[in-house]
Amino acid sequence: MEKVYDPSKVEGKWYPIWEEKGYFKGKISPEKENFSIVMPPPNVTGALHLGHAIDNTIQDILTRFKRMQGYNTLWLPGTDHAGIATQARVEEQLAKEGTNRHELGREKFLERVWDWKNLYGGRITQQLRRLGASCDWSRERFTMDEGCSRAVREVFVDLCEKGLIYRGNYIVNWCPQCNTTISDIEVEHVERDGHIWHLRYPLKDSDEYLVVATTRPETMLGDTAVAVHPEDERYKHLIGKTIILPLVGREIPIIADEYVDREFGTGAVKITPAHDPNDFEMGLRHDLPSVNIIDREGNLNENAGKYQGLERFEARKKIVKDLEDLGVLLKTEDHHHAVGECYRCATIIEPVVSKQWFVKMKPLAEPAMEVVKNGQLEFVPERFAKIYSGWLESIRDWCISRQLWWGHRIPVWYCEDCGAEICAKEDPKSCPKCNSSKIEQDPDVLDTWFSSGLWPFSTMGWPEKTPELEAFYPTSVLVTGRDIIFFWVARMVFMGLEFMKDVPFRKVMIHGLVLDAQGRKMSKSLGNGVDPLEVIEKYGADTLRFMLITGNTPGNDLRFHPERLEATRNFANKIWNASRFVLLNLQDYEEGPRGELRMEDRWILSRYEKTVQEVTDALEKFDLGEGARLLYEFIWNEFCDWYIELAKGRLYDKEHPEARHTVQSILTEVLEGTMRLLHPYMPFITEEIWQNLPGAEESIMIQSWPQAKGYADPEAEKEMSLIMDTIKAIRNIRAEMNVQPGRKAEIILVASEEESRKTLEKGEMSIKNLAGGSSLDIYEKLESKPPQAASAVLGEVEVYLPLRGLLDLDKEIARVEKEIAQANKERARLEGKLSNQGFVSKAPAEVVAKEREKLEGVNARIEALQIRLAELKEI
RNA sequence: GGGUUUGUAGCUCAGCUGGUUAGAGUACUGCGUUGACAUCGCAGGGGUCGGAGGUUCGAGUCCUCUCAAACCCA
Repeated sequence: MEKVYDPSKVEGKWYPIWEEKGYFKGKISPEKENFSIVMPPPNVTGALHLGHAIDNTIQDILTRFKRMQGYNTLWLPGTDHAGIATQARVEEQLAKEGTNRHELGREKFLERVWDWKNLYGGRITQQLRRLGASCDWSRERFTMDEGCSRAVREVFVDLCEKGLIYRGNYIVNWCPQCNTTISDIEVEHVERDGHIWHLRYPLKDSDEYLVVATTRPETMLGDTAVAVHPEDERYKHLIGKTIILPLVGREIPIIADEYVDREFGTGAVKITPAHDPNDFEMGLRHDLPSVNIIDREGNLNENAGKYQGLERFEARKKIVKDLEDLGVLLKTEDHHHAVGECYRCATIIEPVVSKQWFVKMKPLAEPAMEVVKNGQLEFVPERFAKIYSGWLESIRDWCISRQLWWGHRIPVWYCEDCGAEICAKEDPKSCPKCNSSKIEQDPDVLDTWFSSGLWPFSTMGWPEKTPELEAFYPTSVLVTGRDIIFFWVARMVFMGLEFMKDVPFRKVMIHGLVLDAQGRKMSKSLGNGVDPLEVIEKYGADTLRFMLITGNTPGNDLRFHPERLEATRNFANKIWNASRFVLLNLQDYEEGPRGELRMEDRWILSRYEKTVQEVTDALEKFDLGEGARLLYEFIWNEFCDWYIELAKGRLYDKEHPEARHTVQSILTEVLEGTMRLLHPYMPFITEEIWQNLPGAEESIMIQSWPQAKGYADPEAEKEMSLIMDTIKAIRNIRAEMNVQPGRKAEIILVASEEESRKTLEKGEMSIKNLAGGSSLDIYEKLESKPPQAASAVLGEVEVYLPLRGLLDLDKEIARVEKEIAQANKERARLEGKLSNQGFVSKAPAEVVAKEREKLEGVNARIEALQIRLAELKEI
């Protein structure tokens, strides 16, 4: 084994073996319990980023854990066709070739997209392999594959028949850049600096006028009313009157509506039903006409009169200028407000009225809220349930049609002759109503999330009744980032409830985002992204995984600090070297019954068992960071720092081969078990070490999860803590007195209690070895204190190090005084507590007894220290 | 405007249902290289837990208010 662990030599080796051997395959066997996860499908266009890395690491840990626990495990991977993103990629490509999709035509264009998908779509799945993801690639799916497409068709038609899908004129979010509608949640609200313009609208047949305030003056061309609050005294008398719209000359009414915010601007707002969602609603309430003035490219259309053809923001400038010239513009104020942008291209979205397909949300949202209330669906951490429910409570209908070509085409045909709308599972050849063959399919495709919403069951073969669905639906847990609770989680839940009559997953584990070191989101525009593959190259996948899992609390965001990678890599190296030590000492080892166990053996077994239990508990609770922390501490602070050091004495003792054998056996068992516990977190290094262990067969990933074996040993733990404290005290003295590390020293221990004396006697070897002792003497009482000795007091145990010429008396006096001062503080604290009647009478007896015991200890310590101090001063 | 989260050592973070002298990593200081590891070992300094008030025998841990930051929704 190499002295320094090199992940690049190990990680590439194991993954193909695991995959070839079929360890990832989800097997169905009725006698075992099932555990399943469906992977949130990354976009086919995507490259692995840290968000994927953390998400899939969590899933992999859970999957590997459950697999080792003996479950039938299925982790089902796949990719998402990502309508807008993928289409945009191919369009970019076409643009470079000097053409575009319209020139190419729909069919040819789709061929190009499929070509592109086949060429690049596998990239991210290869990258997931680098991460170590143990998902079942034999069941890999794609949202546009045949099965998923069939599920989409089935669901659409079914919802149509139930009246839950309808087509209607409605205000939608239009992205002039992507040239499609986007749903409400795909709009990002970004704070921007803008202005409020105050415009003077003259009243008809009057000298009066009304001042309206607006952030979008250009939309005045489409105004069909001005609204005020019905209770607003300033304007009450104007309600019902008519205004003449400047520039346009249109006569529009002044209406009253509760929605108007009296505080905002002047309290009078212009109403443009065609280009503002709130105005649209108001238009419906008041039966206002809707005048569309902006076209699909974001330019003003024929309804804009002389402004036709101008880009919307150019038009704004021009119109403001003209209004100013007309004296209509009274005032311009600076204003900071949130503007809706397209989540994909950051273009300011344009609300427009158009005919789109919608899913009626009310009837679907209610059961989706219910399952959280009644506990069928649980969020981890719980608080995310609120966010989920809150969103569903105020949900609007979901616009599902997209003006794209890449995606699931809406399965609706229109008959040219009789005007029938045909919604069908199979493509119709002719109109079922009038038999006309002049039918044409709706050109639009469905929102990508429509198909993702079916993912938990479409990937398992629905609408067929498959053994997969039988065994693995509902899935055990969904692991995803908190940014797509609305986009995806909620939609899977209502789709699952509607079509499978059960939740798609029992639990939803939400994790935070990976931020950069300054706490900013990683983004292309900031250029602060970190490529997980580069990290893997440099530090190894195990290190990346472990680092992403530790250092934060479930659900919270994680800042990415490169230094933490180094710390984790050092941990991997520590594991490697501890294993190397064990393996180097196992050359002559043969399995067989152990000899007598010493207290350190019993201690490490006890600590190991505790770790097994705690790590298991943590994983069951989805507290992966806690489990990782426990393993880190056990491996480094207990196994390496103490047990291995304690083991060396017997290991190198040629005189007693049976003692050596016992230690070998303990080292093997603990290392082996610890590697199993660590395997879900660090699959590669643990496999490599496992394969070097005696008796290793197959792979660590199919071994059983460690169980408690009755190693718990409180007595050994108590005894060892005295031994360790004694060693630490001696080391402390040596360091303070500047004793050369190589120099052995005599050690004298005094323990008045027999129990302690016995423990110290048992630990004699350990103390000598680890504290640099040349000799060790243990007394019940010392008649005369050793001269020129440095000392320490631990409870009733006193430690003396006769240092002869090395003792610096002043230093030693100062040291003892410092200890006395500390002990006095502690005594004061304890006395205060115990003299408090409230505490003594109300606190549990155990707690009080414990404090009493502590006080006694401190008192004894102070007494011993004071005697010691007096002695020192006499010298 | 509503909501969520965060504020603990120089930095990054743990601290579960209130009860050890508040922990770790990193950084820092001193010492150390004969056989697991200098990506290491040993020892050490450093915080009273954003602020104020309250509940309690007892609060970093519960409640109220307050300040600051981040995010989500409107």
